[in-house]
Amino acid sequence: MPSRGPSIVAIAEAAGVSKTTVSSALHGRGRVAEATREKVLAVAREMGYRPNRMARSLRTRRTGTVGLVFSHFDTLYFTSLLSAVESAVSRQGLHLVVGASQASPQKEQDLLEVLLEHGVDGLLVAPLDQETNADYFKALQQQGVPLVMLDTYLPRVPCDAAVTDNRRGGYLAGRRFAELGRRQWALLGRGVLERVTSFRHRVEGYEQAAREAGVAQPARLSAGELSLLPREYERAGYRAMQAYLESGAGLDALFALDDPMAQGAMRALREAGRAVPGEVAVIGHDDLPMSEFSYPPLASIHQPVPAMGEQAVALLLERIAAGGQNGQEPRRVFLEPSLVVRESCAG
Amino acid sequence: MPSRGPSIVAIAEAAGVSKTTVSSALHGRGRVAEATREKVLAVAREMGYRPNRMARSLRTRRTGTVGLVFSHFDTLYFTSLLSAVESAVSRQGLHLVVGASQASPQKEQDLLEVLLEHGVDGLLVAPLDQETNADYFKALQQQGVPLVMLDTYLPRVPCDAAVTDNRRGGYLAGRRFAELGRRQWALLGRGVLERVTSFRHRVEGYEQAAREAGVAQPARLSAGELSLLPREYERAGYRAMQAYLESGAGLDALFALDDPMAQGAMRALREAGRAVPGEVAVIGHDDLPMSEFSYPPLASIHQPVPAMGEQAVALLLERIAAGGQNGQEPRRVFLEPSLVVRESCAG
DNA sequence: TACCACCGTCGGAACGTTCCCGCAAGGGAG
DNA sequence: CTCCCTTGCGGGAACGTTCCGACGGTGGTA
Repeated sequence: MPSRGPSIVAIAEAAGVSKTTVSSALHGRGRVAEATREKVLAVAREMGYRPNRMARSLRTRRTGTVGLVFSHFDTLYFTSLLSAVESAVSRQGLHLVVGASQASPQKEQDLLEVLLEHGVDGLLVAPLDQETNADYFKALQQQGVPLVMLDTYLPRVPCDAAVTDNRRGGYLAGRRFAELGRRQWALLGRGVLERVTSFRHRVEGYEQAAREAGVAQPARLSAGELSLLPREYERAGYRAMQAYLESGAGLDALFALDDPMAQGAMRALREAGRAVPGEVAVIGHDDLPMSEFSYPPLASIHQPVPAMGEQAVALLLERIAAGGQNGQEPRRVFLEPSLVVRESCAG
Repeated sequence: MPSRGPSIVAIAEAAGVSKTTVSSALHGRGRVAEATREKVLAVAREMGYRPNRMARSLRTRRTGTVGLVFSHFDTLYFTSLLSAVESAVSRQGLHLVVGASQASPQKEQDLLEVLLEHGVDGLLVAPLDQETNADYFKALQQQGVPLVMLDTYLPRVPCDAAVTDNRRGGYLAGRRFAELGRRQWALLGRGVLERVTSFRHRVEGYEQAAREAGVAQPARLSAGELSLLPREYERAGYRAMQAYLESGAGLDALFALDDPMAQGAMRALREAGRAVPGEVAVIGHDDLPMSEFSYPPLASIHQPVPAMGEQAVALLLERIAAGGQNGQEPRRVFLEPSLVVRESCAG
């Protein structure tokens, strides 16, 4: 066992006071004479005292940690969300315990369960798809576990959530294509889009714009499974576009559900000699930093990621403060996306 | 307070046994009759028993968690490293507590300290620069804290580390330029490269290759501070290259210390009408997924990130198993990088 | 029958905190 | 002088585990 440092009673003995007094002195709680407090602080510093948060948590039932579960961490979108959450959480003096579900519902559940065992004060999760673990999430809520979803949510589960207004995002992309007078729209995404709320909404918004513009419903290009490894997104977009072009089908506008897929698709278009945006206008999603510097610079639907992290944490903190009273109505915060126009959809 | 679930003694009462027996039954430790074990398990499941790891840790002095500290999480390189570490760690049934130091040495130290308070069994850290917290790291080692560095290390601190052989990486880039017959090499990086061991080594390897090739030492383009926000890397590379070109200085080969900066630089070259690789060959670093799909596809020094995560975790586990005996020699694992040749450095 | 090994089970201390309560000393008001 | 309030401090229980040592019972062996 790692030889532990001094405990609070060791400090107490060394300072000639009781452990109660040490505890009060260290936290500024209770009443303790200025002289003794300084003495205690000095002794603690000298002895290299490091409080034991487990013991503390055992008593107080608070760990000062928040659990975060994503499917993966190796995509720039999730990672900037992680970053936003981390910074919001650390501003509150809390810490983050993370886990990746690898797109497995079972692993997602196991992970949440073990985080709870670790005593996290609350849970932040970007759920996988809208059915699989719905009952489990409901059960957690029933147990009074503070739980907030971000990035996407489950309509069936009345749970707080901070998400982008994805319908709006899809709609913005479509409206741009309409402005450009494009008539043959396409959509590029992974997996069964209907299974993930945010994807479904983007599609709905996009199709709504198509209806309003009076053009045919967009063709769907599939870039593989939902569980595709993030490192493969570019390649998947590339292949999907290649296949589509080889099939002889046409398009003059492409909305990709994330930027990496859009980049892959743009490469396929380039290789096939289709000019972007001349022949095909392209809009991606998430507005990753690289998109501004690709060739051509990729237009993209921007998500206010820092705000999303901020909001999710704020919602969670309120739930935590409410102490598991699941009486409140579930609150869903919808953040406003925006279209960042760049050369790939220039007029 | 969140209404806690049943404790081990609640289960014990419900099952008509003692808490000791429940504990043994749940862990398969000690001797317990098959019948009682099943009974206990059934009751526990029925009552929704969730073990309290804090209480457990308090006794056993093991939390089953590992602390990970990076400067940022919003870069694809660190994030894939995070992903590798997470998967290695979770394969061992451990969990990850993470923190971002925001490139502040003080915050790095505070973070490590608080992770220790949380009782992490060991610490994984990609240190910021090689001086600032060196004494602190040494102190941690003295205290017997299992500590492993990854991505980069501190030469002064005799600590286990899993890093890429960065000299080799820089050398590979240079050798490629030599093969192409380029004579005016340049180097693009952030901050004072000498302050970060991995950067310094890359530079050394690159310069070594220059000497061997008999060309002048590479010009240095600076893309801002070490603490630059990751989202700004592309832009910083873009600006640095613009400034260099405007100054009238020449180059026919560029080695950038990361891919985003390289992409930014390539855009500046494109806008200035310099052909890549015709007039300027470009090699980046880290081989991010996007690099294969950029225009032109970016050659890059590939780091075996999954192996690095794996090795770092393996080293840490050994330290943990050794139980704070800091007798062992520090072990440094150097992983082999490779040059992924793509169009940006084609012959 | 006496002894012993072993099996299954249990009580209780310990891990390091927090926090409720109680106690002594001092000082001001009546 | 008495009473009471305030201030400063300490004792001890509790949080939910693990694990050591002990104990009764059963069956085998001499």
